[in-house]
Amino acid sequence: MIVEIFGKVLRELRDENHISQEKLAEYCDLDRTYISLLERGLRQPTITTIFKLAKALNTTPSAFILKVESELNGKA
Amino acid sequence: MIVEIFGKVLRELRDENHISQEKLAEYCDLDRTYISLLERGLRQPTITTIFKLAKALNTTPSAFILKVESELNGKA
DNA sequence: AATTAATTCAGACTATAGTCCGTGGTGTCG
DNA sequence: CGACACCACGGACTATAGTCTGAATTAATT
Repeated sequence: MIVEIFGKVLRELRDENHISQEKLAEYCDLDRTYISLLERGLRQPTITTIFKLAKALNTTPSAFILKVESELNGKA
Repeated sequence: MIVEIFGKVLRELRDENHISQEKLAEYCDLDRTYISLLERGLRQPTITTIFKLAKALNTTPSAFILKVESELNGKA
């Protein structure tokens, strides 16, 4: 569940920043296919990956996680 | 760096809750030795592990992460 | 319709998250 | 001292995070 919600939030944030998976991967120093896996909820990130993603998406890790939390509690 | 700070915050939160590593492991359904590894900065948790730990420590994942963020920025 | 950008998917791989067994060390208390 | 609670630490293991290459798919764009 958490992993699917995380993927959804990730995609939303990426869309807001108007960048492709490939660009995001480049900014985070992650693999392009891995971003795809994350967005589809097929992988769960570690804490350092969360920090990398947040930075590249112009937000903070805690704000990022808060969105996931909120959606999990139906308070989207 | 992130992983060491995370471990430090984890230990602080556990101390505040006055529970042993073993009890925390039990509450989170994680291994006792793994809690030890986390606190010593030898493992980095995935997002679901962060959520489990936060719940067991009577806090929220975002609040947990915010503490890590703050310490990273020297705003401890 | 053809080209191009963006994403998905497959497979094989390396690195590491997380488990499970035990042992040894330290402090506390009866 | 002996018993007990707590933690560090080792080693070997299984599950999965994250990489890499390439091909198939979809979506805009012209």
